[in-house]
Amino acid sequence: MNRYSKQARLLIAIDCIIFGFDGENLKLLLIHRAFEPEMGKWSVVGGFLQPDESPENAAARILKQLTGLEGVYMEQLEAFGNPSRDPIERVISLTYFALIDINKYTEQLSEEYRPEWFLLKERPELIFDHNEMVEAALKKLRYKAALHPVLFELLPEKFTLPQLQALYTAVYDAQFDKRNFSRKVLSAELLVKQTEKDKEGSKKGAFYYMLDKTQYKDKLQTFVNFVPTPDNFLL
Amino acid sequence: MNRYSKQARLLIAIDCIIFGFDGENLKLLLIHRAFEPEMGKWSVVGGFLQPDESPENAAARILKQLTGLEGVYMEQLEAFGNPSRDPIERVISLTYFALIDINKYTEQLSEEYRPEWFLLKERPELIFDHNEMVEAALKKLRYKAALHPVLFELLPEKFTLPQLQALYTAVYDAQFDKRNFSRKVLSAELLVKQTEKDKEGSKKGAFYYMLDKTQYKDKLQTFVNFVPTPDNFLL
DNA sequence: CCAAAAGTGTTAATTCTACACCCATGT
DNA sequence: ACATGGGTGTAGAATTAACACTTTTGG
Repeated sequence: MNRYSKQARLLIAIDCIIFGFDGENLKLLLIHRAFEPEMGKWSVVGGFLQPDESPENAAARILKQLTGLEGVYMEQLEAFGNPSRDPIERVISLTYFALIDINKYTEQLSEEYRPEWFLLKERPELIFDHNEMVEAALKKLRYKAALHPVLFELLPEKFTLPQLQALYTAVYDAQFDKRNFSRKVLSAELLVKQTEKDKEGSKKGAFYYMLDKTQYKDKLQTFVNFVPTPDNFLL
Repeated sequence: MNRYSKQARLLIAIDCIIFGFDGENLKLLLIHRAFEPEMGKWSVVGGFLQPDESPENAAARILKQLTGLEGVYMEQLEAFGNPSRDPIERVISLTYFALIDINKYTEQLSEEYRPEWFLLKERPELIFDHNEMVEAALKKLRYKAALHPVLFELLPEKFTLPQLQALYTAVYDAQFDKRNFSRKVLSAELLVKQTEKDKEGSKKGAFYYMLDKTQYKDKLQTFVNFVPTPDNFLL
């Protein structure tokens, strides 16, 4: 007995929704689709699952091909499997979202894909059901980040509290009280204050913080409370 | 242009982890696998995705075939795609979990599958990676139910507060204070008190409640707070 | 010296937890 | 009448939200 006869076999795509943060706004890394149909149109990064690789590895491979980055925070999102989602042939798409430090992304010369960062709010129309995928990714990111400390993945190793607050402001499109925010964040005991300051953003300068790596892995599983009344962010 | 040539096509399985509640314990509906390999061994309910059906429809179909039930609460879980998870041939499994009212499940005569309910805690070894699937489903159920009112799906239309509390006790394997529990649950304004009592459980009898359906759909998206310190339930 | 952003504390309101007694009824 | 499980209230603790002034320094 060698195969399950009589059953249909389908193509599996892996699609990655890649988020970044420019200090002010959430961004999305999009590519030009490299083959027909819809060649040249904007699309999320993706590729086909190879016969011998796990979906996680495939997602990591695809991300690395485009950005050169490894060890990136990724999370499985959802399977999109509407039979007519791809007009050429049925494809099941397994989606992932990735959070990357936008500064680590050194312009890839990918002639083939001509990737570009877009403001999330100003992203172009995407092919197929990729708009839905982005919506789902954003929703899940908000949900996840309201409960767990994952947004740090979007910042450089050293960052300031004002930067962090700007990030939360961008993700939730909401204002945070500076005093309450810093108190909550620091009370999680995840951050280590550095002695240097960032002088870019202001004359006075803001202290850098770094993640306490030992704590971080444990507390990834922990509920955080940086975002008040998460109710708002669930719809 | 008709197909994406050169790419491998794979089998897609849909597997459902079915939960029930017997008034005291969480249960799992398992079947005997009906074909080789591992024929006769215990397994989660599943089937292959057909060429023209969406994964959601496939999951509903498979659930209906086994239980006769429709309109059941289901949620997509995770894609399992380890290349060697099935020894015969590579299969990508899209998993769902389902919450059913165990009373609505009238013994199916499925000769083929010989399904049985198991106490979650006393479930047998399952084939392939189905043990992992069950773990993931339980984890997600706990996570979800700590934040959203989904556990009602495991109860009959009319239920009492003691029943509901027993359900939470079973799901989280933790004790709840009766007074605090009922106050929290009722403050969500999801339940409508009935005039009749359930006299099964006690001499005094406990009032029945029903979901306020109008509220329910809205509030499914709402954070609930029935479970204290959800931290414990995330690992 | 002044504009611009960083940093910090207090109070009132709300929510949460812990805890114990009375009630209704079937036997 | 009593055993069994159902139902209810309160007080202290903890958490959260709202709010404004001082500090630093580059220009």
